[in-house]
Amino acid sequence: MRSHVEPDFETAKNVLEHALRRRELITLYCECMVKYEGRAYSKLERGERVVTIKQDNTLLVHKPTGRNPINWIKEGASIKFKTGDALVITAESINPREHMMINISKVNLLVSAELSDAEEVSIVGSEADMARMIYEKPYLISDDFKPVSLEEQTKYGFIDVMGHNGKGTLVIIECKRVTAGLNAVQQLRRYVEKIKKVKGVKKVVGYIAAPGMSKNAEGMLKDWGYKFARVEPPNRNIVDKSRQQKLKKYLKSNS
Amino acid sequence: MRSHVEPDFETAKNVLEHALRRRELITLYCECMVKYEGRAYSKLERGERVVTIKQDNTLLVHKPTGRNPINWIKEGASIKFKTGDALVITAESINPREHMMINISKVNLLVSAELSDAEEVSIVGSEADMARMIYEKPYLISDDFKPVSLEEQTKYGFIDVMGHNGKGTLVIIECKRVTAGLNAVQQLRRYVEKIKKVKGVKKVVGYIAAPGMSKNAEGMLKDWGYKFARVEPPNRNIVDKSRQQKLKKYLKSNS
DNA sequence: GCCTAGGTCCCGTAT
DNA sequence: ATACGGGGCCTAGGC
Repeated sequence: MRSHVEPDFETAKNVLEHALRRRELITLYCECMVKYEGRAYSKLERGERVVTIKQDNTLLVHKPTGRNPINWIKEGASIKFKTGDALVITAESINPREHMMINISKVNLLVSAELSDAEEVSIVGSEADMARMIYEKPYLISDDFKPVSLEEQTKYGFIDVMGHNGKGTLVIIECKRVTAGLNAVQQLRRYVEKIKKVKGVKKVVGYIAAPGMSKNAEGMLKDWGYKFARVEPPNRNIVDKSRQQKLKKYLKSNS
Repeated sequence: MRSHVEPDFETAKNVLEHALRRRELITLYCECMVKYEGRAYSKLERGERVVTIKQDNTLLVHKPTGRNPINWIKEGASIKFKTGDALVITAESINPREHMMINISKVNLLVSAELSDAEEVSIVGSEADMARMIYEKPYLISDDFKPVSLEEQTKYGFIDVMGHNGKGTLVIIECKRVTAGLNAVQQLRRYVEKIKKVKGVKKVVGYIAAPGMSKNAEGMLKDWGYKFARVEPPNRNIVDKSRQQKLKKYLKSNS
């Protein structure tokens, strides 16, 4: 754990190089200007930001607000430091071919440490979980649905749940964990058309399984003769509702 | 600029509350466990991470590697701190309704500062820039293309560039700044079909303008009778190529 | 508020 | 390597 308050450029450069070599996670509070070129070109004029260099050489520039970095280079970049009138960080990557330059006019704080974290996050509530739920509870779609395959890469495309209706008609289901839009219907359409063509059958039943659909998507669904089954993704919004009511009031009174 | 190395929980809580009230940007190097529930449910077991609270109450948990936060709550959350066996941070938001809990067993470092940054990033090379370029240089599509409208929300959909061929036939163009896939073709198809229906015309020329197309997308494009125009987005990949060759060698020799 | 579509999307997975 | 699709996507722009 190293912490340097307002180091001069030369000190900062030495500390940064040392930390980078030891694969430490670096955080820099600084005043900087950023240029990026690669998949696009961008320029960010001077301002105070937080620059992070992660242990895989991911480089992030964060503004004081917002979820996403305003500038970044993905893992595996080649990172270098120079001093002069300013402290300059350059990051370069191939694939995608891109380059970033951070011109730092003032280092307010520089900290670094090696973090140890072997854990992976476990998430419940994905589209895959939803498909699994439907596979196990086919009545969520209809009384006669008999699922056969799950999340399978077929030559017709990647189909969430596939089965039949007990009378020889194929049924395919496209799941969406949120309101289904035009895209979802077109995805379904692509799979249905392809399967019809390849199998040489006339009728295939297509379903969108989702908590809801947009109005236009619903129209398109009807135009193409597909069906909708209202299905909530598993484990969504289990946040206590009464607590949320209180929060709503609290945020209102504090705004 | 405040910096605290290995503060006890009570100190950390006081500093955090003070910093939060003053809308400072907070960075915490710590050992923690994270639970999230809302749009899904997730759990992340104990490990060393960096927790960031931004000046708009965005909350980020970063692992030592990777571009994206492993857990987060978007801006405007209600954030609270508690102490006991651990230092516990809770964040709660409505819309989307979600809740996060960070159980911190060790605080390695706590820093905070108020950042001032009024600048917005300027980016060149977006799809909109590409559409504008085509509008100004219609010969990039074909010799007879006459553009009329640009990036317009029509009742047929949001159409990048629309025009005609000088002989009364409508031409619509869907731009993609990267290799166009199946989705792009289906988007184009949606617009063309809609415009045919609403205008009651038989022929509308549809173009994909992109640096390239995937094989399947190309097949679908032909099936539907649309066309492809190879167009590079403006200001892409201006990174020096010779420098990149050197970098390639360097990264190879260091791996 | 919903809907639509882009993004320097990122990211995993399958071919 | 490319390609395809999900994501707790995020974010901006219309309506």
